[in-house]
Amino acid sequence: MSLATASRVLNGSTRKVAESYRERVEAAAEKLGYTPNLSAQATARGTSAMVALLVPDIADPASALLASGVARGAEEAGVVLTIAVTEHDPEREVRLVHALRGHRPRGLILAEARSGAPQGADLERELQAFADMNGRAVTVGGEEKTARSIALDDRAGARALGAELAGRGYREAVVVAAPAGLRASDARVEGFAEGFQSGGGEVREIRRSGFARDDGYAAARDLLADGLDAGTLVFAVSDAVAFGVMAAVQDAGREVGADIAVAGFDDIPAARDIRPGLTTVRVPLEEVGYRALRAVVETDPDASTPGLTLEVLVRESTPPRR
Amino acid sequence: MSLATASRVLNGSTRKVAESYRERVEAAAEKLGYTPNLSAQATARGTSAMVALLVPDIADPASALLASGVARGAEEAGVVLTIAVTEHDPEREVRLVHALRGHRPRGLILAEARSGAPQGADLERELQAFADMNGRAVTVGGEEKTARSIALDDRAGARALGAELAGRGYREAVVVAAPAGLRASDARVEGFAEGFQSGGGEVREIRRSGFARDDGYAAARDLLADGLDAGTLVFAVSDAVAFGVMAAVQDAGREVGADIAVAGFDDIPAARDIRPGLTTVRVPLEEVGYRALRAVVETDPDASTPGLTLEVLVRESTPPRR
DNA sequence: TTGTACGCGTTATCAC
DNA sequence: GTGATAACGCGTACAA
Repeated sequence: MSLATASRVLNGSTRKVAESYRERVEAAAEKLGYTPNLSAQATARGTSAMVALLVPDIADPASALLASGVARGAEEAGVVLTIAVTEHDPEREVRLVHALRGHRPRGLILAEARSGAPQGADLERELQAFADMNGRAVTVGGEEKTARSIALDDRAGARALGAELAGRGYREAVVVAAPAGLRASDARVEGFAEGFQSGGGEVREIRRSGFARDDGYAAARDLLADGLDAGTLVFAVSDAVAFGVMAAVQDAGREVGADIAVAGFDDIPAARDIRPGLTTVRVPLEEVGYRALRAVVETDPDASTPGLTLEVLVRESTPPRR
Repeated sequence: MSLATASRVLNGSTRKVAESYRERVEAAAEKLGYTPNLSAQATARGTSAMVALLVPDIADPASALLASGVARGAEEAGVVLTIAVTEHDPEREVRLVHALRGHRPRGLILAEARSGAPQGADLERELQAFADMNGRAVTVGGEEKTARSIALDDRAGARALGAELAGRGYREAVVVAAPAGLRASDARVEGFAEGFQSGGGEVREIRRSGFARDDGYAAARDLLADGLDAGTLVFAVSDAVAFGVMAAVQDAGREVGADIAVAGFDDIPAARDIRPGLTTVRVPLEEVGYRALRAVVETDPDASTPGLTLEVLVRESTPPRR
């Protein structure tokens, strides 16, 4: 028979093909361990069954959890997932999007969105080029004009956390944040300040640090060296950083909780295992990743998204104080 | 000018092309935001600049760390990385390898190797088919005939841990392990038993559980319900599971360390942040991932690998006992 | 329903 | 050094 017939049975074309042929083709494919050459398929179709995910650091538990959700969705949708690591570097991010574009992926998921558009011009250009070849970009909480976005109200979550802790008697706080310009971090800093102040507290300082546990450790060490009053609350914009803060506090011979309170953000799995348990805001990262993937493959313009809620989780790292 | 010339400047062919042409081509490419269609490139070349990684669960810190190393190597080698999740399911693993093959990746990295070859026949067939199309497969500690392997002596590491803890006075141990048939888990169980017994200890029981933190929790809960003498050591074959064990012990009102000692394996980053600090064996997972990627792209038959060593890390979860 | 033939974007083999 | 041109493996009008 002809190649065309075989092609039709193997790639689920709308066309119908006689059962006898279909069986023979399938048997042959099975016997030969045949796999369609997806590259050739992609050149012919102009797009490939692939979705690319860009995360700042795959070793970071939050990124890993998000990636996990994306992977689940990808498996379900039958697309392969490629993951690239930006290391929080905007230039690298642009380069990666450019390179990834070469594979003509169906979609692109950007896990780390930036706020403001200063250096975002290059990215925007790449995303536009990507859109021009019918690719769909999705950002997590971003505001790119050329991309869809998974809504995530970090600001409201942080506000609720700030209010809750002010209500528990904390009056002075120090925030350990990522460098300005990142949507999630910025929103968390602002939201926390709003909530904490509304409850009568005061944010003494915003300390900039990196994104990893060790960066949090270093920041807290410096903070402690500069002198930190007992009863102060340290709010780190991510649990990973909060872990470092806790370690630094303990290494300095102070007690986390009664002496220096610590709160984080994300609720990574280890947050409940660490001692004292870390007060934080739960972000449904796995679900966020899954939805991002869905947003990529979904054909509907905008399928209804029930709305993702962030939940404040108070644990032992912030005992009531009065 | 001709397409051929443009192609030559854009893909770093060995051929030389006049400087004037080169400049014009590069300028045009830049202006148009041109990206070579890697799919077409792959069809033409017969292989793509892509490496696929299969991990059991990307949300697991150990897998994430390994993936991180692979990603670093991939970036360095200029290949894109695709990640698929097996969920520890052999059948799914085979399906994934088959599907991934469609992309004609240059290489394939299997993070979770199995011991024994009962159900490994299908996998072996896929790997053989992959090798036939000039793909290179690498397993972490595996023994597939059709794949290279990154050597990792889990057995020796576990033996050292067992000996060390027996030397610290522990006499009775319970092992919480993954289902039999997985190389890493099996090697760790056997090694630990050897070391512990050589030091005068005795392994009372080998309890099978899943791979995640919650599985460890459940296993420990059952173990405690069945009655666990004070002074018993619980060795979990991974830190993730050990975290769950610790939580269960604490939730049962017993103290980790003085009462029930706990040890793990991997030394995931959180192992030093949890309290008490978790005694474990450090596996250089990031480096393992990096090497696996190198082994895929390396042209030399077998570039010298300095040898990866596992190091016993004794922390507070296993205080001296006598 | 099935077969033919062309196109997808790129590389590689030839002549020039 | 450069330019035609035939693959690469597959999708898909279009014709049969």
